[in-house]
Amino acid sequence: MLNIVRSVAISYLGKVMKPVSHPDIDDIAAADVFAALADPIRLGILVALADVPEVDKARCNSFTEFASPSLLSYHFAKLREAGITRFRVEGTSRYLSIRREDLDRRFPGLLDSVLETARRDPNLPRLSGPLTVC
Amino acid sequence: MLNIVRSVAISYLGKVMKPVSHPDIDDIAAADVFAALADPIRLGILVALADVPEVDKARCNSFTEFASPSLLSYHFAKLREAGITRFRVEGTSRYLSIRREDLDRRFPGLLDSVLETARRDPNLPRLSGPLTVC
DNA sequence: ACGTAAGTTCAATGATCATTGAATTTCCGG
DNA sequence: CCGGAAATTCAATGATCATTGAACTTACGT
Repeated sequence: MLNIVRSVAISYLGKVMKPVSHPDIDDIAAADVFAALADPIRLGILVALADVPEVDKARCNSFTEFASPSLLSYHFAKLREAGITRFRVEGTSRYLSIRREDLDRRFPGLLDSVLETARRDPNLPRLSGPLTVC
Repeated sequence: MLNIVRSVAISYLGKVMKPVSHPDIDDIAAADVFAALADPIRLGILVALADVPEVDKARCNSFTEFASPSLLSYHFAKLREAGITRFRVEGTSRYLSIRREDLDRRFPGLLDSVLETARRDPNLPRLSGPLTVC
Protein backbone atom coordinates (compact mmCIF):
# COMPACT_ATOMS: atom_id res chain seq x y z
CA MET A 1 0.00 0.00 0.00
CA LEU A 2 2.66 2.48 1.03
CA ASN A 3 4.72 1.16 -1.84
CA ILE A 4 1.97 1.97 -4.30
CA VAL A 5 1.73 5.54 -3.05
CA ARG A 6 5.49 6.04 -3.29
CA SER A 7 5.65 4.42 -6.68
CA VAL A 8 2.99 6.77 -8.00
CA ALA A 9 4.72 9.77 -6.46
CA ILE A 10 8.03 8.92 -8.09
CA SER A 11 6.45 8.12 -11.42
CA TYR A 12 4.74 11.46 -11.29
CA LEU A 13 8.16 13.10 -11.34
CA GLY A 14 8.75 11.52 -14.69
CA LYS A 15 12.21 10.22 -13.81
CA VAL A 16 13.20 7.57 -11.30
CA MET A 17 15.84 8.87 -8.91
CA LYS A 18 16.66 6.13 -6.43
CA PRO A 19 18.85 7.49 -3.68
CA VAL A 20 22.07 5.62 -4.43
CA SER A 21 24.49 7.45 -2.18
CA HIS A 22 27.88 8.38 -3.53
CA PRO A 23 30.52 9.51 -1.04
CA ASP A 24 32.20 12.88 -1.34
CA ILE A 25 35.54 12.15 -2.97
CA ASP A 26 37.34 14.24 -0.37
CA ASP A 27 36.13 11.94 2.39
CA ILE A 28 37.94 8.98 0.85
CA ALA A 29 41.20 7.88 2.42
CA ALA A 30 43.96 6.55 0.20
CA ALA A 31 43.95 3.20 1.97
CA ASP A 32 40.25 2.77 1.22
CA VAL A 33 40.81 3.21 -2.50
CA PHE A 34 43.55 0.60 -2.48
CA ALA A 35 41.36 -1.77 -0.50
CA ALA A 36 38.70 -1.46 -3.18
CA LEU A 37 41.29 -2.25 -5.84
CA ALA A 38 42.59 -5.30 -3.99
CA ASP A 39 40.35 -7.79 -5.76
CA PRO A 40 40.68 -9.38 -9.22
CA ILE A 41 36.97 -9.16 -10.01
CA ARG A 42 36.81 -5.46 -9.15
CA LEU A 43 39.92 -4.76 -11.19
CA GLY A 44 38.37 -6.66 -14.08
CA ILE A 45 35.24 -4.54 -13.83
CA LEU A 46 37.31 -1.37 -13.72
CA VAL A 47 39.33 -2.24 -16.81
CA ALA A 48 36.20 -3.19 -18.74
CA LEU A 49 34.55 0.07 -17.69
CA ALA A 50 37.53 2.11 -18.77
CA ASP A 51 37.25 0.67 -22.26
CA VAL A 52 33.67 1.85 -22.74
CA PRO A 53 33.70 4.97 -24.93
CA GLU A 54 30.33 6.32 -23.81
CA VAL A 55 30.25 7.37 -20.18
CA ASP A 56 27.51 6.15 -17.89
CA LYS A 57 26.25 3.56 -20.35
CA ALA A 58 27.52 0.25 -18.98
CA ARG A 59 24.75 -1.88 -17.57
CA CYS A 60 25.53 -3.97 -14.45
CA ASN A 61 24.14 -6.87 -16.38
CA SER A 62 27.19 -6.80 -18.64
CA PHE A 63 29.43 -8.41 -16.07
CA THR A 64 27.58 -11.65 -15.39
CA GLU A 65 30.48 -13.67 -16.76
CA PHE A 66 32.60 -12.43 -13.85
CA ALA A 67 30.38 -13.61 -11.02
CA SER A 68 26.81 -14.28 -9.85
CA PRO A 69 24.40 -11.32 -9.70
CA SER A 70 24.51 -11.35 -5.93
CA LEU A 71 28.30 -11.27 -5.80
CA LEU A 72 28.47 -8.61 -8.49
CA SER A 73 26.17 -6.44 -6.44
CA TYR A 74 28.58 -6.78 -3.54
CA HIS A 75 31.59 -5.77 -5.63
CA PHE A 76 29.73 -2.88 -7.28
CA ALA A 77 28.95 -1.52 -3.82
CA LYS A 78 32.60 -1.77 -2.82
CA LEU A 79 33.68 0.24 -5.84
CA ARG A 80 30.97 2.80 -5.30
CA GLU A 81 31.67 3.24 -1.58
CA ALA A 82 35.34 3.83 -2.35
CA GLY A 83 34.38 6.69 -4.63
CA ILE A 84 35.67 4.90 -7.72
CA THR A 85 32.42 4.38 -9.63
CA ARG A 86 29.17 6.24 -10.13
CA PHE A 87 25.72 4.69 -10.27
CA ARG A 88 22.68 5.72 -12.18
CA VAL A 89 19.35 3.95 -11.76
CA GLU A 90 16.91 3.82 -14.63
CA GLY A 91 13.96 1.51 -14.32
CA THR A 92 15.13 -1.95 -13.33
CA SER A 93 18.56 -1.33 -14.81
CA ARG A 94 21.61 0.24 -13.25
CA TYR A 95 24.32 1.93 -15.22
CA LEU A 96 27.77 2.46 -13.86
CA SER A 97 30.82 4.46 -14.82
CA ILE A 98 34.18 5.56 -13.47
CA ARG A 99 34.31 8.86 -11.58
CA ARG A 100 37.20 9.98 -13.70
CA GLU A 101 37.24 13.72 -13.03
CA ASP A 102 36.77 13.28 -9.28
CA LEU A 103 39.51 10.67 -9.06
CA ASP A 104 41.92 12.67 -11.18
CA ARG A 105 41.46 15.69 -8.97
CA ARG A 106 41.77 13.88 -5.66
CA PHE A 107 44.38 11.30 -6.71
CA PRO A 108 46.22 12.72 -9.71
CA GLY A 109 47.67 10.12 -12.04
CA LEU A 110 46.49 7.22 -9.92
CA LEU A 111 43.64 5.97 -12.08
CA ASP A 112 45.71 5.84 -15.24
CA SER A 113 48.58 3.94 -13.67
CA VAL A 114 46.13 1.59 -11.97
CA LEU A 115 44.45 0.87 -15.29
CA GLU A 116 47.82 0.42 -17.01
CA THR A 117 48.90 -1.91 -14.23
CA ALA A 118 45.66 -3.87 -14.29
CA ARG A 119 45.66 -4.24 -18.05
CA ARG A 120 49.06 -5.93 -17.89
CA ASP A 121 47.92 -8.48 -15.34
CA PRO A 122 47.18 -11.79 -17.10
CA ASN A 123 45.30 -13.17 -14.10
CA LEU A 124 42.45 -10.69 -14.25
CA PRO A 125 39.04 -11.74 -15.57
CA ARG A 126 38.18 -10.27 -18.92
CA LEU A 127 34.94 -9.89 -20.85
CA SER A 128 34.73 -12.29 -23.78
CA GLY A 129 33.21 -9.69 -26.09
CA PRO A 130 33.02 -5.91 -26.16
CA LEU A 131 30.79 -4.37 -23.51
CA THR A 132 27.32 -3.89 -24.98
CA VAL A 133 26.45 -0.25 -24.61
CA CYS A 134 22.81 0.78 -24.50
CA MET B 1 74.38 -26.74 20.80
CA LEU B 2 73.35 -26.84 17.15
CA ASN B 3 72.84 -23.11 17.37
CA ILE B 4 76.43 -22.62 18.48
CA VAL B 5 77.72 -24.62 15.52
CA ARG B 6 75.63 -22.69 13.03
CA SER B 7 76.50 -19.39 14.62
CA VAL B 8 80.20 -20.20 14.31
CA ALA B 9 79.78 -21.28 10.71
CA ILE B 10 78.02 -18.07 9.72
CA SER B 11 80.43 -15.90 11.63
CA TYR B 12 83.26 -17.66 9.83
CA LEU B 13 81.88 -16.33 6.54
CA GLY B 14 82.50 -12.83 7.85
CA LYS B 15 79.07 -11.55 6.87
CA VAL B 16 75.65 -12.53 8.15
CA MET B 17 73.27 -13.37 5.32
CA LYS B 18 69.95 -14.41 6.81
CA PRO B 19 67.75 -15.91 4.12
CA VAL B 20 65.02 -13.26 3.89
CA SER B 21 63.15 -14.33 0.77
CA HIS B 22 61.99 -11.73 -1.71
CA PRO B 23 59.45 -12.73 -4.35
CA ASP B 24 60.14 -12.38 -8.06
CA ILE B 25 58.38 -9.17 -9.08
CA ASP B 26 56.87 -10.92 -12.08
CA ASP B 27 55.01 -13.33 -9.81
CA ILE B 28 53.11 -10.47 -8.17
CA ALA B 29 49.50 -9.90 -9.21
CA ALA B 30 48.16 -6.36 -9.36
CA ALA B 31 45.51 -7.12 -6.74
CA ASP B 32 48.22 -8.27 -4.30
CA VAL B 33 50.06 -4.97 -4.59
CA PHE B 34 46.88 -3.04 -3.88
CA ALA B 35 46.10 -5.29 -0.92
CA ALA B 36 49.49 -4.46 0.54
CA LEU B 37 48.78 -0.76 0.09
CA ALA B 38 45.36 -0.98 1.72
CA ASP B 39 46.54 -0.07 5.20
CA PRO B 40 47.38 3.34 6.72
CA ILE B 41 50.41 2.09 8.65
CA ARG B 42 51.93 0.49 5.55
CA LEU B 43 51.29 3.61 3.49
CA GLY B 44 52.92 5.67 6.23
CA ILE B 45 55.97 3.42 6.12
CA LEU B 46 56.12 3.67 2.35
CA VAL B 47 55.96 7.47 2.31
CA ALA B 48 58.62 7.73 5.00
CA LEU B 49 60.83 5.31 3.07
CA ALA B 50 60.43 7.27 -0.14
CA ASP B 51 61.76 10.38 1.58
CA VAL B 52 65.04 8.74 2.60
CA PRO B 53 67.75 9.89 0.18
CA GLU B 54 70.13 6.98 0.81
CA VAL B 55 68.79 3.65 -0.40
CA ASP B 56 68.78 0.64 1.87
CA LYS B 57 69.63 2.65 4.97
CA ALA B 58 66.36 2.86 6.88
CA ARG B 59 66.37 0.77 10.04
CA CYS B 60 63.15 -1.01 10.99
CA ASN B 61 63.61 0.58 14.37
CA SER B 62 62.83 3.98 12.90
CA PHE B 63 59.11 3.27 12.74
CA THR B 64 58.37 2.47 16.38
CA GLU B 65 56.11 5.51 16.62
CA PHE B 66 53.77 3.86 14.14
CA ALA B 67 53.14 0.63 16.02
CA SER B 68 54.58 -1.98 18.38
CA PRO B 69 57.65 -3.95 17.21
CA SER B 70 55.53 -7.04 16.77
CA LEU B 71 52.95 -5.28 14.63
CA LEU B 72 55.63 -3.53 12.61
CA SER B 73 57.18 -6.88 11.84
CA TYR B 74 53.83 -8.03 10.51
CA HIS B 75 53.42 -5.00 8.26
CA PHE B 76 57.03 -5.19 7.04
CA ALA B 77 56.40 -8.76 5.96
CA LYS B 78 53.26 -7.73 4.07
CA LEU B 79 55.16 -5.10 2.14
CA ARG B 80 58.03 -7.47 1.43
CA GLU B 81 55.78 -10.33 0.28
CA ALA B 82 54.00 -7.99 -2.11
CA GLY B 83 57.32 -7.18 -3.75
CA ILE B 84 57.20 -3.57 -2.63
CA THR B 85 60.14 -3.46 -0.22
CA ARG B 86 63.56 -5.07 0.07
CA PHE B 87 65.18 -6.32 3.25
CA ARG B 88 68.79 -6.45 4.26
CA VAL B 89 69.93 -8.05 7.52
CA GLU B 90 73.05 -6.79 9.25
CA GLY B 91 73.73 -7.98 12.75
CA THR B 92 70.67 -7.45 14.90
CA SER B 93 69.41 -4.69 12.63
CA ARG B 94 67.28 -4.87 9.53
CA TYR B 95 67.35 -2.25 6.83
CA LEU B 96 64.57 -1.80 4.36
CA SER B 97 64.04 0.07 1.13
CA ILE B 98 61.60 0.39 -1.74
CA ARG B 99 62.18 -1.86 -4.76
CA ARG B 100 61.93 1.12 -7.04
CA GLU B 101 63.45 -0.23 -10.25
CA ASP B 102 61.54 -3.52 -10.02
CA LEU B 103 58.24 -1.77 -9.37
CA ASP B 104 58.77 0.78 -12.12
CA ARG B 105 59.43 -1.96 -14.62
CA ARG B 106 56.53 -4.17 -13.62
CA PHE B 107 54.00 -1.43 -12.78
CA PRO B 108 55.09 1.70 -14.66
CA GLY B 109 54.07 4.94 -13.01
CA LEU B 110 52.23 3.21 -10.20
CA LEU B 111 54.68 3.86 -7.37
CA ASP B 112 54.93 7.57 -8.06
CA SER B 113 51.20 8.12 -8.19
CA VAL B 114 50.73 5.98 -5.08
CA LEU B 115 53.28 8.08 -3.22
CA GLU B 116 51.71 11.28 -4.49
CA THR B 117 48.30 10.00 -3.43
CA ALA B 118 49.52 8.87 -0.02
CA ARG B 119 51.36 12.13 0.68
CA ARG B 120 48.11 14.03 0.24
CA ASP B 121 46.24 11.89 2.72
CA PRO B 122 45.99 13.74 6.03
CA ASN B 123 44.94 10.58 7.89
CA LEU B 124 48.20 8.72 7.38
CA PRO B 125 50.65 8.36 10.25
CA ARG B 126 53.80 10.42 9.84
CA LEU B 127 57.19 10.35 11.50
CA SER B 128 57.67 13.22 13.94
CA GLY B 129 61.22 13.86 12.80
CA PRO B 130 63.31 12.98 9.74
CA LEU B 131 64.19 9.34 9.42
CA THR B 132 67.56 8.75 11.05
CA VAL B 133 69.80 7.20 8.45
CA CYS B 134 72.77 5.14 9.57
C1' DA C 1 79.98 -15.50 29.73
C1' DC C 2 76.08 -12.16 30.77
C1' DG C 3 72.89 -8.70 29.82
C1' DT C 4 70.62 -6.19 26.56
C1' DA C 5 68.83 -4.39 22.25
C1' DA C 6 66.55 -5.55 17.77
C1' DG C 7 63.37 -8.24 15.67
C1' DT C 8 60.73 -12.26 14.85
C1' DT C 9 57.38 -15.87 15.84
C1' DC C 10 53.32 -17.76 17.92
C1' DA C 11 48.74 -18.17 19.72
C1' DA C 12 44.58 -15.84 20.57
C1' DT C 13 41.15 -12.13 19.76
C1' DG C 14 37.68 -9.80 17.21
C1' DA C 15 36.80 -7.61 12.71
C1' DT C 16 36.22 -7.60 8.04
C1' DC C 17 36.06 -10.08 3.58
C1' DA C 18 34.55 -12.97 -0.42
C1' DT C 19 31.25 -16.26 -1.66
C1' DT C 20 26.77 -18.75 -1.87
C1' DG C 21 21.90 -19.30 -2.23
C1' DA C 22 17.41 -18.02 -1.04
C1' DA C 23 14.14 -14.39 -0.41
C1' DT C 24 12.87 -9.76 -1.63
C1' DT C 25 12.25 -5.30 -4.02
C1' DT C 26 11.36 -2.70 -8.10
C1' DC C 27 9.91 -1.99 -12.44
C1' DC C 28 8.46 -2.97 -17.22
C1' DG C 29 5.46 -5.13 -20.75
C1' DG C 30 1.44 -7.64 -21.88
C1' DC D 1 -3.32 -6.86 -12.63
C1' DC D 2 0.24 -10.56 -13.50
C1' DG D 3 4.59 -12.57 -14.67
C1' DG D 4 9.23 -12.00 -15.54
C1' DA D 5 13.59 -9.50 -15.66
C1' DA D 6 17.19 -6.77 -13.07
C1' DA D 7 19.30 -6.23 -9.24
C1' DT D 8 19.62 -5.90 -4.11
C1' DT D 9 19.36 -7.68 0.57
C1' DC D 10 20.00 -11.06 4.08
C1' DA D 11 21.89 -14.83 6.68
C1' DA D 12 25.40 -18.13 6.88
C1' DT D 13 30.03 -19.98 5.74
C1' DG D 14 34.91 -20.15 5.92
C1' DA D 15 39.05 -17.32 5.06
C1' DT D 16 41.98 -13.73 5.83
C1' DC D 17 43.27 -9.53 8.45
C1' DA D 18 44.99 -6.28 12.08
C1' DT D 19 46.21 -6.14 16.73
C1' DT D 20 48.08 -7.68 21.26
C1' DG D 21 51.22 -9.68 24.44
C1' DA D 22 54.28 -13.20 25.68
C1' DA D 23 58.11 -16.11 24.40
C1' DC D 24 61.95 -16.69 21.59
C1' DT D 25 66.24 -15.90 18.56
C1' DT D 26 70.21 -13.54 17.31
C1' DA D 27 74.00 -10.67 17.78
C1' DC D 28 76.54 -6.96 19.90
C1' DG D 29 79.22 -4.83 23.80
C1' DT D 30 81.56 -5.22 28.10
